[in-house]
Amino acid sequence: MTPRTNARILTDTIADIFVREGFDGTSLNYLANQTGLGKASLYHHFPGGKREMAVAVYDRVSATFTREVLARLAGRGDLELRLTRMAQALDRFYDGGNRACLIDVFSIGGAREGFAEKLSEAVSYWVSSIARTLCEAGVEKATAQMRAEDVVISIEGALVVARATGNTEPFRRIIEAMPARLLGG
Amino acid sequence: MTPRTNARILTDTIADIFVREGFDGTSLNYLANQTGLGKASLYHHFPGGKREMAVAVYDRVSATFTREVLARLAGRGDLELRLTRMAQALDRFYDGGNRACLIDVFSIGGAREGFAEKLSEAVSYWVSSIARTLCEAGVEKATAQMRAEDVVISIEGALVVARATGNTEPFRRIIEAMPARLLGG
DNA sequence: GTCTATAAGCAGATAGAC
DNA sequence: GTCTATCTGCTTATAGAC
Repeated sequence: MTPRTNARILTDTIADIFVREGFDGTSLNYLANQTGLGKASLYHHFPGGKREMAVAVYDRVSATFTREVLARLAGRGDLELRLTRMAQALDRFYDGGNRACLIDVFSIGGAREGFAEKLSEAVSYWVSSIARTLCEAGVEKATAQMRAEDVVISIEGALVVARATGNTEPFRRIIEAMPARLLGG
Repeated sequence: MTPRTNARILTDTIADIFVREGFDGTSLNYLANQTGLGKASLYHHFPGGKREMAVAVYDRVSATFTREVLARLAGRGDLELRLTRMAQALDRFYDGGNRACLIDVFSIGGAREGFAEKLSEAVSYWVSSIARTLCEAGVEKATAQMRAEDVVISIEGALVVARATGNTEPFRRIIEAMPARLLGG
């Protein structure tokens, strides 16, 4: 039993490392040490090597984001409640500002090749998911797009600042202010 | 003549590479190819190797930022004019959104060790430089700090989004809106 | 100040036993 | 599915000639 569960735990462990160390900063030796597996065992799970591991990590993180964060936008309740729930989900997803975003990390160095399109689509999908929700609640299209863009930008920026300073307070402030900003406060 | 100038050109070339490839993604072979020097020649200029090159790059970029961007805040003219000049200087410094920020890049992977403190100070210095300027113009201290933080966050975020999507329009929008945001618009 | 040559070690990746 | 052992090439770094 639970073969898929073990695969998921393995991918999560690898994801943590890619997120902290970046693609180029992550070595197979380190992955082997941290997962408790030998390098050859990692290749059993990911025949394509480091690159395939990164793809598996990206796909898993991306799926989690859609399910845990973006799905809140389409939930029940009025607009403000759904935006607040998305904000709370973002706080959990990024571990209160302590976890980097793969969109940032994988857009640097050797990971770009092969991820460029996926990263671009991820940003667009995130922005347009928010914008669509605002539109459906009556916000004018261009305004909704701009607010959504601003909010995504502020999240990414707050994560950079948190990582550089070790201070997650600005991130939490951004999260808290997010619903009001999207509503045009 | 111009030994220092050549050293600066060399450091600028290396800086471009670190900014694009990250610390871990930058190899000495690549640096040698791009600078037109042999690896041994690079060690002549930077006996401490890759690490010393990164420090030289950071110090140079940091000095340029202080001189070209932050100095605009202390210039002549009323507050709005100085903020607009800072925004224009930021646009140039980040090449209209096409150039990554070292605060972002060096906070990932192997560069963190040895740069953590510098990066933290860089963010603090940037934020407090803006906040001080607002305070001197009569803005309440906590408000000034928050607005400055928000603006720095939005710049970092817009650079991430630009890098991930290849679209620099959000960055330019953030730059343009910056003076009004700081003035409380 | 630049070069060629080279060292020593680590990178990603594979073979084959169990 | 995991392991040990190994391969090849690239990594950082140095020695020493010019």
